[in-house]
Amino acid sequence: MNIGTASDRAGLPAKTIRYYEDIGLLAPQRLDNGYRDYSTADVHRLRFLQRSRSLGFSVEECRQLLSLYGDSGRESAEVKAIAETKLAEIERKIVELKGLHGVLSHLVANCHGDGRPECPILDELAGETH
Amino acid sequence: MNIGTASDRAGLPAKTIRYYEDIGLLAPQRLDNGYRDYSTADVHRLRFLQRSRSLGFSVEECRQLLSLYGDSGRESAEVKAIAETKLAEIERKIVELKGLHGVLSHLVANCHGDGRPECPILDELAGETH
DNA sequence: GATAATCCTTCCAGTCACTGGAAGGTCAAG
DNA sequence: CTTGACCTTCCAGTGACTGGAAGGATTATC
Repeated sequence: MNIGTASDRAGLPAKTIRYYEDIGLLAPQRLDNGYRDYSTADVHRLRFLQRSRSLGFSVEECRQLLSLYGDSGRESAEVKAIAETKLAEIERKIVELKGLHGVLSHLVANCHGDGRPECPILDELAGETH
Repeated sequence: MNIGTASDRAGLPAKTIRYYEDIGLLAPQRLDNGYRDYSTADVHRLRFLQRSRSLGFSVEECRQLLSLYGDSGRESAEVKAIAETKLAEIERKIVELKGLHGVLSHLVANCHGDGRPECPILDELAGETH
């Protein structure tokens, strides 16, 4: 199947699929006319990539997961460890964002936001208060 | 003051400060020997940048905020609007991350993580279940 | 059969916000 | 007077794509 069809099936832009090939994540067959020819197994790999990327795994992590995916002798402990590390990162990011949210919402609440120049948001950013 | 001192005072790497100059965020004086010479006002601007960047504003947003910062005729409504937009983005990101967290923690909980190859995490990523 | 629209190819450049490193000039201490 | 820390510029790389140009292949329409 052509890249356009594979793109539709995998939910990834053709550009991204070619990029994944560039960096060695998959290598479809080629037809006589030079077109890439994706098998259903290729599409599975692409869907795998789409899902794991959207779950926040980096491309390098996806590469590891993908190699485990195709390895019937794999140990699930490896996969679980990668997922647990990623889970901890997500938790950390949520905490950070909540902190940002607290500071910013405080500032927004205290800014009258009218035509006057006084603005506690800028004061805070400048470090003039506290 | 030299860039090293400004770096310490602003809490930004010297590399980053030079980069900010490259993209036109500030332009310190130069000494006869070619060294950059930062005033305390420059350091204030740098601290402003450090704080607003760490609060999740993009460099372009920081540029806007910085121009309002130095503008005594500014209207705080502009600043408040930028901050509110950013606040909404942060909220959206938190929701997304919580969703990711839910999916991943479910998968981790269901993966026995021993030496056997069975692994619901990979099954999920492959789209084999559900 | 000609033509137009769509799809495919490769390659180069740009994004964002830095970061690393090389090559070389300047300055303060011992 | 040399060592080492600091400064300069410039070039290249990061991550994960994305945009676009130039050109070949295929498909649909007239």
